[in-house]
Order: sequence, then C-alpha cells, then structure tokens
Amino acid sequence: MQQITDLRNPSTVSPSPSMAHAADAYHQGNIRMNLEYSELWKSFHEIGTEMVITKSGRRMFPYCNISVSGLVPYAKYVIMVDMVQMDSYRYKWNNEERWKVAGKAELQPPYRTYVHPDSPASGSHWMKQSISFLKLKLTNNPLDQKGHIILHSMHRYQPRFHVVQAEHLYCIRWSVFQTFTFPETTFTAVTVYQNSKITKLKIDHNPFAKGFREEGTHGKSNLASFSHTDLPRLPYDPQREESEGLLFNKEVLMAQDEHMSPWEGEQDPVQSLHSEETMEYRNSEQLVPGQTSYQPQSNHEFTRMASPSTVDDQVDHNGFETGSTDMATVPEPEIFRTLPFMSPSSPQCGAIAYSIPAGSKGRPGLSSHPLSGHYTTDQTLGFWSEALPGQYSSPAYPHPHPHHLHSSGYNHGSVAEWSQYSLFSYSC
DNA sequence: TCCCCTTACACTTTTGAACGGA
DNA sequence: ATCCGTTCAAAAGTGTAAGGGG
Repeated sequence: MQQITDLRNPSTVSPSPSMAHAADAYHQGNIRMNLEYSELWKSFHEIGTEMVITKSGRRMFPYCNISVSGLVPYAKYVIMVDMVQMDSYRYKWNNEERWKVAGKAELQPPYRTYVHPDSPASGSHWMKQSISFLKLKLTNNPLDQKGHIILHSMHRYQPRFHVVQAEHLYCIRWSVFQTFTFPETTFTAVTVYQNSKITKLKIDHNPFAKGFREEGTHGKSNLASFSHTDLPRLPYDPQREESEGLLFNKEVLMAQDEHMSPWEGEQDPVQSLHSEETMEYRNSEQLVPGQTSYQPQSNHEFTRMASPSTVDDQVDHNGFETGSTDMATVPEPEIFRTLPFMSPSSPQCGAIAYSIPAGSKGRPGLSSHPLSGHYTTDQTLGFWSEALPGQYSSPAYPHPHPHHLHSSGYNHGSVAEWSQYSLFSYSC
C-alpha cells in the first residue's frame, strides 16, 4: 500500500464541520479494502479476463464485490467505482490465441463513475457487509443515457474504487478520496468473447449462462458458481482479510510462473504495472478537484462531458440539442452529472456538468445554468435532486452552495434511489 | 478477406405482484 | 389488518450464431 499523504488539513475539506472534526480523530489512511471472491477473479485473470460490453449495457462477470474497514462508524461515506484505461493501446486477439497490440488506443470515451446506490451511508453500514457492484453495467455506446460506464472494445481497463467521506453526494467535491485498485480485476473490454477459455469460465460460473453448460461439466471446477444470491453478507473480519490478501500475492506470483500469459511479449501489462506492489491492494489518496487544475469550458464544451482527448471533437457526445430550455418542461429526464474528479490522464479536473439525455424535450438552459461557465468551489451537486427518477421537482437554482440546501430545508429524498439513476462522469 | 460490431434468439435466473392461510 | 410463504408470469441477464459494415 502506498504511503498516504494528506494534501490539505482535513478540517478544511469537509463541508460538515461537526462530523469532520469528529472524524479527524481517525486517520484517513486506516481505510482498508478487500476484494471479495478474489479466487474467482484470479482464475479469470490468469487467462486474461474479458468483459463483454454492449450497446444496452452489460453487467460484469465476475462483478466487483468489496469489503472495507477502517471507516469512522458514524461518518457518512460515498463509495464509487470507475474504470481506468490501463495503457494507450488497442489490442487484438491473434491466431496464436494471444492478445497483441493492434495500434494506439482510441480517444477516451465520456468518463463516468458508478456510485454505489447506498451512497452516502455510514461507515458502519459499509463495514457490516460486503459491498456489491452487481448492477454496474458496461457499454460501448458513447451516447449512453442510462448511466453505464462507457468503454472502448479491445482496450484494457481496471476498476478503481473510491471511498469518499461526505455527508451528501454533492459534498464530494470538497472531500478526500481514497482510491483502491486490485490487479486481478484488470480486463479487456470486448463485444464478443475472444478467448474460448474465458467463455468456458464464464459459462461455468455465471448462473445466467447455465443453459450453455455441457452435461457433466457443471461443478467440475473447484470454484463454485457465482451468483449474487450466493454472496455472503459477512461482518468484516480483519484476520480473514489479511490472510486472503497475503495468500493472493503468493498465488499470483506463482501463477505468473506456472501459467502461460495470454499477453504477447514478456510481461502482462498489469503485472508490469503492479510489479512493485506487495500488498493486496493499491491505495492512493487525492483531494479533488484541484481548483487550480480547472480549465473553464465554454457552454458548448460544457455539454459534451468531454475528456481531454475529445476537446477537438465538434459532436455533442450525448446527442443533446443545444440552447436554452426550461427545466420544468423536460419530461422524465435522467440527470447526468459530471463529477469533479480525477481521470487517468488528468489527475485532477474540476468541471461539474448536468445534462439531460437525448429524447427529452431539452435540457437545462446552459446559458442560465448555475454551473455552466463558472466553476468555483461554491458550485454544487444535487441542487435538483429531490424527484429522481422521473422528474425535476424544482429547478431551485441558482443554488450556489450546498449549505443553502440545508438552511432552506430542501429535501433530497432517497439518496440511495436517486444515485441509482444518476450518472457521474468526468469532465476534464 | 478480415476484423469487429449488432442483432435476434433460446435459455436461465431474478423480481415482484397476487393469492391464500395463519 | 397484518404477516408470511407460495406461485407464477414478466423482466432481465446470459452466450451463440448469423449477418453486416468498414
């Protein structure tokens, strides 16, 4: 685990002074994360994990399931996951049944983060059972409006988990991020499985694929079929965590020797990346966004959820009409939000964006949108969060600061349900 | 021709409403 | 009126295979 260095006095970070001061008694760096079902992940990783992505969105299998410890029991946290592109290459599966570089990576698609539906929840809530990201979906549709994480096919990615102490989702901007990655969760996004061994593993362990199992092969593996209904809801067990973590490293190293890597060349890029890691996870802490890193965007640019690589693209990736629209007239919108966050290519980025999917009557008037064009730490997330999904209850803007929401008694409703329908994405 | 993507399909699990009994 | 368990149809999640486009 990397040594954690707080970049700023935490007491100046949290928007919730009372809770923040209480939490200061704890070291942020005490947070630990463990990947559940790492054995299953490893069995895929040794072959070269592939995840199917579809236009309508596809779940991961195995899906991410983690446990955390070291949280302040009574403090609120947001837990989320995003996908980091592992390198700047595009791959192809060649005749020798290996992955090889097929060229440079495509331009990065709109960057999105999946927020766990329980967020925000108390530390005790997160620690009492494992945290499942079963419902996270991957898509290759850059115009996706369902909040799925957008990836490029034939590119390599790694899930990245973030723990953020924040009373509300819209406080994330001020919060400290603790980020965790697990080497064995690296995967290649594909539209059709390339490696038949991966297909077989998926069929053997995914209950939905039971119909493709050959007679008699079911149960052959020493790994049980993996259903989310099978997932134990165990209390946190530090001893178990520790032992599994150490076990993992041993086994991964052994696996490197015993298994033929599916990656052409000397080394699996993932192992290369983590070659100096000896712990079961990687952890880094960041303050986001760095205000100085923010680069103002024009209204048009603002609408595009643009990644740095797409700045020159003249197309609105979300297919939105441009121009001003009365929010109250928008029928059944889903809110898409761009989270102040770090991207793989740009460690800190600061734009917050709201938009409404194509097919809606329109989207918030960008010219009058409180967040468009003026990004400061006073900008807020969640100012129209109450009525999701389905409608905006109140434009209620401009809302320059989340504290206004408190003082006005603004009701944010069920944040858990709300976040399920929300989309966080990066805009850099 | 090759590579990759989309789509339709058959099969499975999951979900939730409806119902009946205690 | 409430709770609990069962049933069943619809919805959702799988990998496969054919076909299409660049």
